Amino acid sequence: MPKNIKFVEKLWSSGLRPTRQRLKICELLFNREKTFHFTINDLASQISAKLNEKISLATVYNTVHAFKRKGYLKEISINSDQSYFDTNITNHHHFFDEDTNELIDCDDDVIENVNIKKNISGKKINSVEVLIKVATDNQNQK
Amino acid sequence: MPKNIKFVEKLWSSGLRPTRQRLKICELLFNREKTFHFTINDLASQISAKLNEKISLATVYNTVHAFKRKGYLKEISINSDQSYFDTNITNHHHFFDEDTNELIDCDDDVIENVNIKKNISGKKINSVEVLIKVATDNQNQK
DNA sequence: GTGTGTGCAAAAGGTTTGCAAGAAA
DNA sequence: TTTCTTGCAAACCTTTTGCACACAC
Repeated sequence: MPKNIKFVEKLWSSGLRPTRQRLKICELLFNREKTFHFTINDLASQISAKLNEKISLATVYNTVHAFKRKGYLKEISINSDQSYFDTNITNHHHFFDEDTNELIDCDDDVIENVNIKKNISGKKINSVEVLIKVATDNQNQK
Repeated sequence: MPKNIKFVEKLWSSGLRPTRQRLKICELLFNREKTFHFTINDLASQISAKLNEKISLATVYNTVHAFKRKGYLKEISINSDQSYFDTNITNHHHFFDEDTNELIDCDDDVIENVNIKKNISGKKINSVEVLIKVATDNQNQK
């Protein structure tokens, strides 16, 4: 399985043992053309749907957090009852569709660079995230 | 108690009965010079600390959600285990101090208007929120 | 063999809900 | 008296934890 070799190396290089579960999750997350936005629940559903095996929820949580810590995933700031993750780890912003609870990447031509002209003294800026909440147009009440 | 009259009217005008609990929470939230950022927990703590009475947690949740629905409070998008609310309902952005888990309003001179040049077709933009995560400068690991 | 990872079930923590009692109109 | 609100406890849901077993090295 040649495609897995790159994942073995990826995990290996970051000090994570390439276990069966982690490799499966890698395939699901990183064998994609498009960015993948997901909640743990989404991911667990896809695991049971696409993979013919089950991975314990605790392991899914462990793996996602390990991947986040290693910088392979980004957690998105949304006020929601669950956490959203993104396989696109570059600096970018999001639309959030309030009708479907779906995250959508902003292309570069949507927002100009957000320029922070002042910072809080003694602090360092770790990230700047823009979230654009949208919903269908034909209902005027928010 | 003259200061309460404005809250009675405020509630009244939005179809909420001015109950003792709601008025107390109004005082706590809206009798301030500065914006107040809080979690439900913060609010409940302040209720038991500053008021000599207790209000049931369920009522605090009810009230905060009612106030949010009426537009008296704004919920801030942060990925956190709890929800953050803001008494400043104007369009504005935030710093989030990752050391203290504190929200801080951005003044107008921090960010220029964020210009959204493209939108998703058929959707209406409900809000644009910028979140700037900061932390102390002297620790280089995130 | 040693240390790390997995899986299960239980626990935790924030939030919501059902319902009976109470307060406002 | 009718309707809305409160308060409590239980339920709910996501996330975390403890621990025994299994796997990677």
